[in-house]
Amino acid sequence: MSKQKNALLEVIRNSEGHLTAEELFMRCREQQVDISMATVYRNLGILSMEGSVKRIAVPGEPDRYDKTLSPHEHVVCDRCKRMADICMSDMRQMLERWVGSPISSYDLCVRYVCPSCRACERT
Amino acid sequence: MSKQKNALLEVIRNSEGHLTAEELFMRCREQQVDISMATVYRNLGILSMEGSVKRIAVPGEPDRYDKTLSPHEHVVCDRCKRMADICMSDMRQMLERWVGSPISSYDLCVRYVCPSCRACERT
DNA sequence: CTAAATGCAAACTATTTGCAACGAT
DNA sequence: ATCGTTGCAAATAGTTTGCATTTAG
Repeated sequence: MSKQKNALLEVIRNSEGHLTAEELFMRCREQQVDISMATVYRNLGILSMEGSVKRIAVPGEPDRYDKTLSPHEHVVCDRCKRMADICMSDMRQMLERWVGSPISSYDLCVRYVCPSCRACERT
Repeated sequence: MSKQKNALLEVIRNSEGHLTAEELFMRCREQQVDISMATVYRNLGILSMEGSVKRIAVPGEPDRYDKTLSPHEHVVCDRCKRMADICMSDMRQMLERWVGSPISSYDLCVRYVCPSCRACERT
């Protein structure tokens, strides 16, 4: 495993999760790791194919990369765009029951206004 | 309402739903409607903002546009990429209960192998 | 010495936008 | 004559890829 690929994985593992390729790139640089965007994307592709990290698609926004591999869902704040985890334990089961056949995966992204933005908003 | 915008809306309404901008463009052309991609996108933006059609985001694929305005979810086949509707009546309620605050929207996209592709697949 | 991994720049996909020309009132 | 709408082409955002070069075993 190359220095760059390893650095990337470590940055993801030591992060709060949910970082974009761009953010990961910058964090690697901050840690004096010599890396280019091409390598970031290339390795993110490999890492998520291997199953070492999880790619999260957010409609209308760049993909994010998550250290948490266990099945879980996400909420994104309409205002600050911050993402948080939620865990709806039996979502998959429920979807399969509804669809009526085995499912291979699902993306669920819930949009709301997070508590802290809601607090600021009250005028 | 311009000829182009109206044609676009009609094509969507007369379709099975779930068409991409590109597909809509081609269907308009087939009907001898003089239209450009810029106008397709421009009007799709307007129509979905007005609430006349619904924009569906599919991770890793172009957006699709739906004539069905009532809340519902989608399944996409891993093989043939065809999209179908499912209706999980109390999904929104359930999500709000889970998140613990009002939600503004959600995107749910379930991936599976559709019955007809499953049939072909058995060797 | 060889194979794997990198950086750069160009390509690509989906979509948006500036602007001049067009068309309907 | 005016204002909304168009088509074109260029711009944008995010991501991927070809290729020559570098790196590690």
